[in-house]
Amino acid sequence: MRGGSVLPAAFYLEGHVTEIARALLGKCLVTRLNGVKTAGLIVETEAYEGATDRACHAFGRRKTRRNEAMFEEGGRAYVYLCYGLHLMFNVVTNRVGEPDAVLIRAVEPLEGSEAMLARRGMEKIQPPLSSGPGNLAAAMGITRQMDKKPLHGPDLWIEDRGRNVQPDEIASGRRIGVEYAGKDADKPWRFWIKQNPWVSKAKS
DNA sequence: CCTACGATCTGCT
DNA sequence: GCAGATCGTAGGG
Repeated sequence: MRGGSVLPAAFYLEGHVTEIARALLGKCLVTRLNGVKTAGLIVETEAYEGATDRACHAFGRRKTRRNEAMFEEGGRAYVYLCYGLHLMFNVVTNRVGEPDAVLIRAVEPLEGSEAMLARRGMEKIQPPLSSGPGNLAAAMGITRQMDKKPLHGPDLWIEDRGRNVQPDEIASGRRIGVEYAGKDADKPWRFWIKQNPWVSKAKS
């Protein structure tokens, strides 16, 4: 399978985090760990804005040891452990000191599905494999060591393989699991590719 | 030091 | 629908 072009640094620096969250749909997340390459098409994202968004770990630009990565220049990973079990993979955006990030919530496997299945202890290629933020991080082999790592390799990067997602293919809605954020929980900052079976199931 | 809880997932009822 | 798994982090004393 041929690779695409690695996203340029400017991709992560220009435009509001919600625009970047939309633009990431259709891009390809790639890891290459011990020679094993896995790649997935990004089909679901959520935007988090540090300055004003109560759902963001860096709300009010408050810096802690955990969220340091968000304060670095856009184009890096922010990886943290959630519920003591699941790693969450985020794409840091914006310039230094503006802690914005996009949570990647689901990918559609494109390459290395054997490795993904092994990492997940699964046998069949079906949506739970890489659908939902914890599941996709496990499938892609995301580790805490990747926190703060630039998204241009050698182990981890995002590339464009020419999948052009049109605006009318994108749906949006409330973010998942941020009820504690008061009225910010109502912001329609979750984005996904319509009809795509790899988009995670919204709980009701 | 101590405690509470979270950007989740799974399996069981 | 709901509880359990499982632990780093934040915040308070």
